[in-house]
Amino acid sequence: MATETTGRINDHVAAEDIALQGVLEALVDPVRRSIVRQLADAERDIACGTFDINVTRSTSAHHFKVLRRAGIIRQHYVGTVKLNSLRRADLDRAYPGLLDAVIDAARREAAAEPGRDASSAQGRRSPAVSRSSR
Amino acid sequence: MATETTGRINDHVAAEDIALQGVLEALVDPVRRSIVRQLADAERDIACGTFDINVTRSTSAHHFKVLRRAGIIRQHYVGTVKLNSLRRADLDRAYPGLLDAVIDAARREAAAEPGRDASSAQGRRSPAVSRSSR
DNA sequence: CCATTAGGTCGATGACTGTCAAACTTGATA
DNA sequence: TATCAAGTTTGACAGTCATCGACCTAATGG
Repeated sequence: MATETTGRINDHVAAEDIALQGVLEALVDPVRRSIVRQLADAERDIACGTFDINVTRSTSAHHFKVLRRAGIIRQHYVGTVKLNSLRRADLDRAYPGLLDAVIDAARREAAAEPGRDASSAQGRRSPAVSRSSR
Repeated sequence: MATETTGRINDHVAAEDIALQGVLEALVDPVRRSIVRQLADAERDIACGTFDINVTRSTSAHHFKVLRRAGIIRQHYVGTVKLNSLRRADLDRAYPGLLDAVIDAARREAAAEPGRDASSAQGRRSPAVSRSSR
């Protein structure tokens, strides 16, 4: 068989359990907001490894877990590749206009900032850049 | 003279300098989100001391400072009283739909949670509740 | 002038979180 | 089977932040 979903389940939250606090906490991080924007612009499932974010794989895994547990993305495996999609309908029903507003804002943010990668947009947050040596 | 604004200036941010990161960071805190909601529901300037939030005056001052520096509220003194208002127009122009979406979500959040004060809504964040004795 | 009222500032503190490296798991492939 | 590729998990670390108490400032009113 070719593109069949394998096992390895994820703890997806039910649509009615999506909490505002969790959604905002997820979207406040620039890296995660960039992931959401790229997902919204693609309108096709994207593998975790092909996002334009400047962090290590372990940090990436952390961000995707936060987004999934907040109810913002849905994930499923195809072979060793994990594909991501936005839970647009669920979010629009729970918090109408919120996702669109943030995505629109993030788009303009990304367009205005010519920073070559997504995570460098807007400075603030993500203090790890200050880790000089070591 | 009666209701005239006194000195004591505040560092209000220019409308074009309102940053998405700052706005989201401000709105991610339940106490601040409650302040914004109460302000949106009142449609009249409210004094800092008359908000329904369960924190000390110093913590309250901190939250109002964050909101002001994010560009979400405008403040001005009248005597010793500091009045607050939402910067609706500025925010709507900078990030259309964002404030409304968050306020709507916060309203339903507050309506669903019968918690007698605002800061107890939604659990998460605000870990200070765990400070038992001392 | 003194008390009161409204609020701000200043550390200190505890909790959370974003980051990384290292070691591990799982499916595909040579 | 051995290897590789894609992600995950764990532990450590450093930075940020909400919170408080204590003290200070400014305007008002007796």
